[in-house]
Amino acid sequence: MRWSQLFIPTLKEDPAAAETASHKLLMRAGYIRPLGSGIYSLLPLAQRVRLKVINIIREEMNAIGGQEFVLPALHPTELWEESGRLGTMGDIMFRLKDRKGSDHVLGVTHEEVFTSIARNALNSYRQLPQIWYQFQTKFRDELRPKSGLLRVREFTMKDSYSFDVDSAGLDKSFDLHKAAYERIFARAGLKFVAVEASSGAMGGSASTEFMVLTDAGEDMVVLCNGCDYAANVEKAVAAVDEYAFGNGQSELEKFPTPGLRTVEQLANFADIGAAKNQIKTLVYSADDQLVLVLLRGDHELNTTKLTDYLAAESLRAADDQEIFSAMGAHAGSLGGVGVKTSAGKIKKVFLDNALKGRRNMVTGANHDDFHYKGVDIERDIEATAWGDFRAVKTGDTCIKCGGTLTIEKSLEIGHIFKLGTRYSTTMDASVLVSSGEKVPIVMGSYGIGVERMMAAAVELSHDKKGIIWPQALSPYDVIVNVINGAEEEALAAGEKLYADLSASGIDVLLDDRAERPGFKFADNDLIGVPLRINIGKKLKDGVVELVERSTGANEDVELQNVVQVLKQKVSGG
RNA sequence: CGGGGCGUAGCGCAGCUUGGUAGCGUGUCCGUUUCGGGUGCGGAAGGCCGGAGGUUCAAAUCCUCUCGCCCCGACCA
Repeated sequence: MRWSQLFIPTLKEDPAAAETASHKLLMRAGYIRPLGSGIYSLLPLAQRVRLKVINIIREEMNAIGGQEFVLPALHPTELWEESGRLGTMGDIMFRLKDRKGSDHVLGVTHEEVFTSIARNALNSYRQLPQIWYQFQTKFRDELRPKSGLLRVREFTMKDSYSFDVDSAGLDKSFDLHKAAYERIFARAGLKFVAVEASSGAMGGSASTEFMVLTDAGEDMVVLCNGCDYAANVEKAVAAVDEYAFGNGQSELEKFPTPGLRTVEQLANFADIGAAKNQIKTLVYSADDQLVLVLLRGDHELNTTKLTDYLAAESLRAADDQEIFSAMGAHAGSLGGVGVKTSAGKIKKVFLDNALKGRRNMVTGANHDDFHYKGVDIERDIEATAWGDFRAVKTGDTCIKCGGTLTIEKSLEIGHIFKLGTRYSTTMDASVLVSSGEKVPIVMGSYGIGVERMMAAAVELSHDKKGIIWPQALSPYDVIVNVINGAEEEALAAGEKLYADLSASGIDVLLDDRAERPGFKFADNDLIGVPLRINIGKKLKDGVVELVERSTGANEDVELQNVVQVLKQKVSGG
């Protein structure tokens, strides 16, 4: 296409509302325009990138036997009542009524719709496995849309679903997807890590997230410096470090601690109270039931782990009143010693694994301004269950190799789940197996955010001048810039090159504008096409320049060789 | 939903404290000039000052309400 005829509304200055690099640059370079909070129009350049992303995904999905569907975005509410997710996801769903007053929702994801098809049409194990996918607009009424395309209320998702007879089949479908996702992101030129993740509201047993490491993301991932261990902080586990017990007595003894309310204050009060020798006591309300969570004094609770462990629909910290009425003391003097789950308002007491076998610990006495020392956890505290509830922090020890863990900010671009029979059971999707028995279909669910992938690519690859697209995602393979767009000979050469390149399957953007060179270079750099041919003064010698956007490297190429050189660059790059 | 910030020309902003004819930069249009990193000069068009109500002789400016956008937090695939 000729730039002079294209709609590429570039901006000289950063838009005031934009904060993150991808937001600023996609706006400035004329890719997107906002329509409302978290709602964006994709302009022609963005649509070209979007289609490149979609085509890569489509090829890889087809390669693992995926079959493309298009399902409705508008769903009758009953479908979501049936799966039970109207309650868990209701807040994030856009809801509307039709003219007859029937309730509908806009789909946030499509487990329900695909399952409703599967339950009618899949009846025999002979029909399995199946992998079904689509590219569809998802609507999510986000609490806070932000960062341009990174967190929006309407976006395209590639979602796929696998249907298998048993969990071995699911494992296979899951692994196929994992491999496909790795190829997709690699082909798209995105540097990513696959991490263990929490399944959250999706339900199911296992999940892997595909993350891009960038400060523009909202997730935290834990990475090991010694091995390939990688997990979302929501899920990450660290080894328990060994250290000597406190030197205090082993007899339980109540002692006054006037005004001491925090672990830190207590640690300064006496040697015995060092943070790791204390027990931190937290009260939570899980689905309206009060539970106690005990952690080592220097550890923090990971609420996702607790929610997942309890399979709770809601979890929140108890308020002051609830705490006092259940424990008889205020936060700061709480402890697990003497708490009877059979009698009081506390129904369960969970202990973090890091407390296992600890003696000579200090904890609150459930009496304001008093603590216990000499606490022997196994002896003095009644545990409902032990588990891993603590949040991993930078510097912790890797459970796999003993290396050191670090926490990095990251952006989720894909997520794959083993759903199991969560949906097939509640929605009654089953098949007959060879024995004649009816078994629920074992499902998996797999998503990639298409526009988020675009934005992630920009976050990872840009400079002061603008975007630098990976070759595979760039809206055009190359820009042919006729530097003096007013000069007929140069323009004619540009047109010929444009035709030749196009004929050999290369997407060319011909910058034929009669603007000043500096102006055009700045625009060229901004939109981020990775390769550029400059047709300038050397044209009279039959030579043009090939410029690499990323490095600025500049080489002369004989006009007659350009097609060949570019073909190699485009396919090889 | 809590906290903070912002709505004035296509975009970026000033003006508001102390009410009195709405400005600057950039972009756009016309002319001219220039032609390898956002040219120089001359001219022009373009604003319901987010919306509603109030105070006042007079409101972009003061007061009340409201709508929208951005950031932080809570939350979330």
